[in-house]
Amino acid sequence: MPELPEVETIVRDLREKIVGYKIDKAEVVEGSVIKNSDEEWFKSALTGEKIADIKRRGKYLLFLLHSGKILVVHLRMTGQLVYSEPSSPVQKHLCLNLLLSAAEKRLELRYYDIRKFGFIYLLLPEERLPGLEKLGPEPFAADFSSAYLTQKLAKRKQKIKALLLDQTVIAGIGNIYADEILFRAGVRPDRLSSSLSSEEIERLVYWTPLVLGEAIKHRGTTISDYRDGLGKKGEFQNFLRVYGRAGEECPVCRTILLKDKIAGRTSTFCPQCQK
DNA sequence: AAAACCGCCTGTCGGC
DNA sequence: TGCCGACAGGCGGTTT
Repeated sequence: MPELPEVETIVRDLREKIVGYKIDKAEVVEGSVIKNSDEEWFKSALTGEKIADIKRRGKYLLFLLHSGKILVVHLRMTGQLVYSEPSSPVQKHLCLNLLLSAAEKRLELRYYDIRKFGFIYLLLPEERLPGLEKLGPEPFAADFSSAYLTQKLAKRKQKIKALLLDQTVIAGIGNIYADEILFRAGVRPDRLSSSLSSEEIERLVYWTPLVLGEAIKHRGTTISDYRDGLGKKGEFQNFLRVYGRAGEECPVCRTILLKDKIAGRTSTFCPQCQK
């Protein structure tokens, strides 16, 4: 499932391939993924636009268009955005296909989504999207600091894992990286956030960008559906310490890793290394 | 205000 | 072998 490292990988892949290209045609196959606008308006408003840049905010992809409009894509669980040669056959579950061109070169940007949980918005230049506006700091930014996290965690009555997954606290973390970050920081996922010591909070602030950065370096985690901007799998699944490894030995102390439902999500942790 | 819960979807897997 | 329920998990919306 695409979290920050997976979305960042896709953004980097696509930025290299399609910035500067013009949208000749938008083919909507599954209209339900287009959220804020009529399908016909969506198609005509995109036609003729040029892609000026591609950015990421949390788990959102932002396609900045020359007119100032922004095409916002969230992949949720099973969304895929794949750069394709026009001659390559489309796969199952195609929802949207953007036909692009620059000079003589033609290519296609295809949005696939098995479960159709993902969504797409086309925002006008001054238009805002609530989910995007409410996002907390980026894990790599200076405003994600011990001081910030301390004041955020203190006044909440939830387990630390729930807060790491809360996009208004910190943007971009999902279930896989929440488990990995908590393991590296040595904090049990079921600890109440207000019970963390300043040292434990500092360890979270330290390990969060480190774990996410390592995952970006390995082009993301493919458990089942995730693919990068070129349709290829990531490699970070080979480096996961705890996620999906319940019943196996802890890579550090060899204690058997435990599985529990925390904050509504399956969570794996080491009862020895994580306090 | 914050926390808890539900609905959205399809593919896969384990149990009988 | 085949069917069926459980599960995967992010976010918006609703309820508590």
